[in-house]
Amino acid sequence: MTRSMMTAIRHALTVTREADFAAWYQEVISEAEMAEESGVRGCMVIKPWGYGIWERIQKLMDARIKAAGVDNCYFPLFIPLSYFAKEAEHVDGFAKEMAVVTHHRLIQDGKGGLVPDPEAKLEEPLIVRPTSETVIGQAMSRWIQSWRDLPLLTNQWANVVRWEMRTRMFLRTSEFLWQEGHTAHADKADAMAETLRALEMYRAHAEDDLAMPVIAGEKPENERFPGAVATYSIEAMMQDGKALQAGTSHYLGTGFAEAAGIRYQDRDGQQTLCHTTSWGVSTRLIGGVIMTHGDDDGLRVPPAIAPHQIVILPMLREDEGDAALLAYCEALRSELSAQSALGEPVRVLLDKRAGKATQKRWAWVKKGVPLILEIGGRDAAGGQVSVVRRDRLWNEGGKVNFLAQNRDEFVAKGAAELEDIQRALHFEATSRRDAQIHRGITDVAGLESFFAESKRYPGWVELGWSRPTGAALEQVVATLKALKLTVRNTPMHAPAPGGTCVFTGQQAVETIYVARSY
RNA sequence: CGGGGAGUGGCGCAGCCCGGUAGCGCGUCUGCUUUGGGAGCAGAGGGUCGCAGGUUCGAAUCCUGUCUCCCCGACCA
Repeated sequence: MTRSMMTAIRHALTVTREADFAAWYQEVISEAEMAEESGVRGCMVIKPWGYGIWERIQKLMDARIKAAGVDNCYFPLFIPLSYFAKEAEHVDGFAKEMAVVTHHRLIQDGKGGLVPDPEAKLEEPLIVRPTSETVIGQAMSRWIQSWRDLPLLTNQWANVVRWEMRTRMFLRTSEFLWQEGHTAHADKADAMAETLRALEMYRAHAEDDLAMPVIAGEKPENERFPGAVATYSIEAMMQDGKALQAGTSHYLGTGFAEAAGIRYQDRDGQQTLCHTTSWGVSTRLIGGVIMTHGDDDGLRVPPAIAPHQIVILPMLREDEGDAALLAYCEALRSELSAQSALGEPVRVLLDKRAGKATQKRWAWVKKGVPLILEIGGRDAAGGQVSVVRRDRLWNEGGKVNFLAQNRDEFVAKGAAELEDIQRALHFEATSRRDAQIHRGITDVAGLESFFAESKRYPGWVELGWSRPTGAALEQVVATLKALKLTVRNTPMHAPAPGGTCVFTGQQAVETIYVARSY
């Protein structure tokens, strides 16, 4: 019964998540008009709907950053090679994926083209920032002299470039947009507190703003940021069961401070190295939102980050009735905009572009607007609105689930409905994730057989391990790699698991999540 | 960076093997009909066949190079 109803539905996309998750992901981005190819390897054009979501993420994240007392700055795109070369592990981590500027002028090549002018070679090459620890460290070394200057809390919103071998829209692009927080502290305790504050900020943003459940925890040693003493992440589970690292926060110790000379005179008059941190989230979050909330009809945007939360579609008929209908819709838009949802004015678009309302409707469905209102002449005359919730698009009969409601009643409860959608998306994603976390595997053979089974979307495995380091960890990483698995993180505040380590047989001291990942 | 696949109107594709005026579906535009839900009929517009060389009387088609995208791998905050 259910099956026949399901197959009767004509979805807005041509590829389902079940049929081909990677193709589905790309179709969502294309059909929701979020981004497109640019012609430059690994770089994308972010279109208004995709960028609008990013602007929402920026706005909400920026408020959280500022609330923590962190000030925004801007540092240069170009970093002198010599700055970058100072921190050895950092160099090892990034050298292979660097864009380098070597010339400052072009000349005619005599064949109608242009080439870099050999006469205009830069004395010192500039790298295009892959991250800004080094250049911000240089500034910090100038800005910090005394213990009174600490902590120094900065952030910048910027683009960065990493020459990735393999790219995927939003998830891994050669150029991406992000924020990078950089802080300097008097001691380790203060720096660690900041590192964990940022982690908690990211967890709250993901859960509350993106409705994307995450597990916050510490990365294993082999997954640390190049040059970091400790790296923490938030990890989200996508609908195909893979893990997505959705944000990171690093305690950098004194290594970067040493490289850049970030020192302060302490209360005893001694020159002392600062302890620094860095933390970031990027446009990758948008990929996470797609793979967390998207369905076979396109994206579903959580109301908190939806550029438009409600779209009103007048069923224009190009006759004398249109004026009255538009007036009705405009009044509706105005009243809804005066409401407040999720702590902000409700964002309402009256889409009165020419075109059939039904076609425009499917465009908004694919974009994932939380509430779509289609208003016809009869609604206007009867004081009604026809509303469909994007998260409940289909009714049991396989039809679009429009619900006629009294206009004034809808105005009164529209904001609450948006908040309910935000909750519903979070609940749905959390339930799905929890159902796909598997426990009870006690040895490597069990792990192998679990992932060897032809499960389409195996999800994550929660294990206890002995937190091996060095060569022992390398052994574990190799074992996991053979299964295409990685250790995601050790969740914060998790009790000691008890039992023995799946890999070493020693006492298990930590809980970890093991998964395939993006 | 290695292996595989692909690039032809806005989108999806055929044509290529076997060189001879660039086609189809959807969408777009116009008109008529229809009108509470992804409309019908008729007509029209729209393409440097990724790019650059080469072979040829003639290249979407054959050859060489190159760029970009997708999948797998390696790599990867």
